[in-house]
Amino acid sequence: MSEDFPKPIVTVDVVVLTLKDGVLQLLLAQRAKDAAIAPGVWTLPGGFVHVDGDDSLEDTVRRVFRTKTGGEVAYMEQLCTFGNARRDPRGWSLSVAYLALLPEHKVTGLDEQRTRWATVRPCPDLPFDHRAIVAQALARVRGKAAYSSLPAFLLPDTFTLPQLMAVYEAVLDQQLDQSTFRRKVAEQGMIVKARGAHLHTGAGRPAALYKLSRPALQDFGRVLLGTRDA
Amino acid sequence: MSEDFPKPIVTVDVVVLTLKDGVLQLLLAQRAKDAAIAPGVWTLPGGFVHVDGDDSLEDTVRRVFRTKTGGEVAYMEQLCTFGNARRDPRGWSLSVAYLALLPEHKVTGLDEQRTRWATVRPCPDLPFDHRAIVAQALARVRGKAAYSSLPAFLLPDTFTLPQLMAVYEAVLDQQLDQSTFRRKVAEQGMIVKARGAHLHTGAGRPAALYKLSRPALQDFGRVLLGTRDA
DNA sequence: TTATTTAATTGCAAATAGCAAATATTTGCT
DNA sequence: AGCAAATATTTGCTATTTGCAATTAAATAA
Repeated sequence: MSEDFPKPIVTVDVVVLTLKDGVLQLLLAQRAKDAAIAPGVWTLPGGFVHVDGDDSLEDTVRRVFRTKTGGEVAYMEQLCTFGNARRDPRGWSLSVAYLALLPEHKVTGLDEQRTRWATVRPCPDLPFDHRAIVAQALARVRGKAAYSSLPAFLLPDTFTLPQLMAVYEAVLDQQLDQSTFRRKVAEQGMIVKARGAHLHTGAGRPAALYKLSRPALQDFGRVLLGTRDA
Repeated sequence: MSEDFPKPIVTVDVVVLTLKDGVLQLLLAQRAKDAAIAPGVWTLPGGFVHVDGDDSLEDTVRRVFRTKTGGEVAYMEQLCTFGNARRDPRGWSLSVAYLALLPEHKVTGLDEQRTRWATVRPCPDLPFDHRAIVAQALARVRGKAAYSSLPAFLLPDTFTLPQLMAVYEAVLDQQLDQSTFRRKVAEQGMIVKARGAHLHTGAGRPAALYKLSRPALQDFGRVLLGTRDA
């Protein structure tokens, strides 16, 4: 079997989400003015796999992210792969899409000229199949929010229960019931009290500080939260 | 930006599952005796993306599947993509893994010499990262079984409720409670009565025939089935 | 006819979820 | 200091859902 088959173009695209002003936002990057296609257009941050430099796809993602933002993500997972003959005018192209989460306070050193944040609901117009990728990312995040600790990766290492509930609500795009939320979060052993004082936010009783009981994603068998009808 | 980057090798690998003898089984294909690497070894069916012939990744999967088995799958979804510099001695390689389901009675025209079925629990030894791919496939199938109609794609178009419950049990590797199962399946409107006589299996009351209420995968918000402890 | 086998339904106790109200602990105002 | 307002946290109750076992239904086999 010959190894001289013509090969597809291989890239990664990253859906970077953060919580800004209480809503989910999406990182966009502006393509180079002299790019072969879509010059100057705002798209998902992405780039070619460098066979000679990147050890793995995750390496490519980290390099792309570092190049655009100078930082590291808090959480990353693979989303899906789009590959066909039509998505890129340069020829058969394949893109592996990743989802990355990042708490807002860790966003530093953004190149203000070449990157910007956009809301995900509604999602801005994006070229190629990037809207479909964002839709996949939202579906994934929403799905996992129902039975895992995923939304917590949009918060600082320590956080309060009202903050935690607010991220879940932002991600699920749905009101939750507080007493049920607390009950279930406690049942699952998702969080533990953090050392340090309670958080004074201004008025009202200060909230206790918590942190994740495990640093990695926790999957719970059952649905974490019920809806609130009223 | 030059398009003359060296590019990774791009392949697809397919985890084809069916229900044989009441348990989940996995299709293996034997590599060519004169293959550059791992000649004659049993692996997941797979192959290169043909830039000149395949319109999309799904096309590649269908072609690979047709080549090995002569048939079509009942259900197919993308699993995940493995890509790094180490998984293939020929160089940086990327494989998009797919999951495919097929009811046993639709398995026809297998090349007996070059393909065979193997149980998934335990999973046979497989080269490359194929065991990891199978593990992903099992996790996916099991996860989706809890809240979708996915296991039904391992059955004929019409089936009985005891048959349906048996596939769910085989996929989940867990006993279910029949009254809860029936209640929830009915609640979700997953199935409707099929035309035709009841199914006589020999002894006992004959079971009514049903079919999926929709031909595509149905996702339910809630967990479809509780465990049975006793 | 009657025992046996498998399918399908029913009834009920225990667990869980959703809702509303009460209680706790702070800040800001007078 | 004392009280209102704001936010956090807990508690109690009802309705729903779940898990389990028992019952009923419809066939075959002897």
